Amino acid sequence: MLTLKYITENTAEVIARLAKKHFDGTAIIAQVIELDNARKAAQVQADNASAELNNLSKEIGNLMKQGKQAEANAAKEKTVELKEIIKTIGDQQSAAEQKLNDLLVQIPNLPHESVPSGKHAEDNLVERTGGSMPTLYDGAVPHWDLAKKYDLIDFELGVKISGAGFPVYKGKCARLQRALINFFLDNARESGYLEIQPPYVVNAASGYGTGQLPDKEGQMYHCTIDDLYLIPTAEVPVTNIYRDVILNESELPIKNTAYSACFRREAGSYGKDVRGLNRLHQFDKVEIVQIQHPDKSYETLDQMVNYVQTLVDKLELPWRILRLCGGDMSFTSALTFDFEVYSAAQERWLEVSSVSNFESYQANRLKCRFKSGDKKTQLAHTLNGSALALPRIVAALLENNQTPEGIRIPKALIPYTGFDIID
RNA sequence: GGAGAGGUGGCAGAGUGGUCGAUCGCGGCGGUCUUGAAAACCGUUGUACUGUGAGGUACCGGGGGUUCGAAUCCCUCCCUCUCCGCCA
Repeated sequence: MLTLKYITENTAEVIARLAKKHFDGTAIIAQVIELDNARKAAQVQADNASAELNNLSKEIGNLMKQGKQAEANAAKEKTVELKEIIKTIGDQQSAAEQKLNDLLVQIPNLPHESVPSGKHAEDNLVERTGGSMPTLYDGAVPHWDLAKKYDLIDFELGVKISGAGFPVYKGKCARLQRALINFFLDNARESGYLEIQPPYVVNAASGYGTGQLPDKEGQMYHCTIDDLYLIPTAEVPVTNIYRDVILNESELPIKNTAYSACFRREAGSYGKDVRGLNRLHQFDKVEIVQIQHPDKSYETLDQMVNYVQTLVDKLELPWRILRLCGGDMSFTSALTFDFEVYSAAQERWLEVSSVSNFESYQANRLKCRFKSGDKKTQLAHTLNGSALALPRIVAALLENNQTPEGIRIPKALIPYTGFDIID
């Protein structure tokens, strides 16, 4: 969430910038400021009363020691009123704090100045493109047909075992996925990321820390019996490693990578978007996470985008990078670049990565801070990105590389798959 | 699942109802010494809110209670660890 300090000190600017996300902050921010003032006033009162009570208590202690029982009793009577004030004003203060927090989590992050205005996906800016468009042979088909033809993915079997959106991968496709995971992790490691194996279920505090809770509760599978959530991305457990942590400035940047299965309920999805591998309830992904000094986070964002670009290049996929417009960005992001690859038989661009700088928005919730020698502790910036999400990569690889003889594996992957064609 | 132990500052570990935000040690930071380092010695070292400031307030797992006063007593919830059982 945004810091209260920033909102109160830059009110007009905050409202103006939120407008780019099509969020009208006028009313809510007025309320925030009002509550903040009420909170401060209450605290001053309650603190003064507490200070007085503390002094009185010490006095009573001394009087009792000296055997001045009568004076001590007189002083005790004075405490009654003070305790009353502390209780009622204190309650007012915590009520204001609670409401304040409830409001703050409803305010989205401020978009970076470079974010294009716009409401929908069509308003995103194409930043750059690369790779070459494949020319498919006559009779080329979408990946769901290839999946049948080569017995690679059994969607119906997944329905039987679990439900729609839980495909069963078989044979060379299962091996291809395993190869991709290793390929992505090895690349990340070579790029300086520390590999992490995180838990796949998290508690509510972690979900809150990265912003899935409370607003996106419906997106996660919830194991109510233990009150744990299946992770929708490795970002959640990995970023939460740094919850309530004060790092030393010299430790920055933190660079972590993790493979995980990801679980998403995707309530409300339908139609061509969910066909085949395009949208699943369970999928594999390798995530990269960085925690960086505020002065360097945009430089880092560029590096992460460039890194992801090397992956799609090595996989020989046609790609484009989108700078998301204000209306299409996530609630918590300040600047997001999406990667899309072209899946030639579907004739569609598929999103395979989203790389974002959250600035201090997540860090404020997480209480992830750093401190440098003499300077004060301050909030760090957090960034993350997919590098990469598997299913749509697999879809594009299958579709783009199909030939009458079989499906060709890109050169960079062959050492990982151990085969060069699916036939 | 059964039984027991315990949750205190970065770590380790004391703590009698009052002068305890909390002993001591380690680590960290600064300094003396040294060509440099180590060692030794000296000093310093939690977080947040609040106040123009001196300062004030809160926090010893969470919440509640007793008391003039709670890290310390009571209730309750959560969590962790150990042993036994089961098990990849």
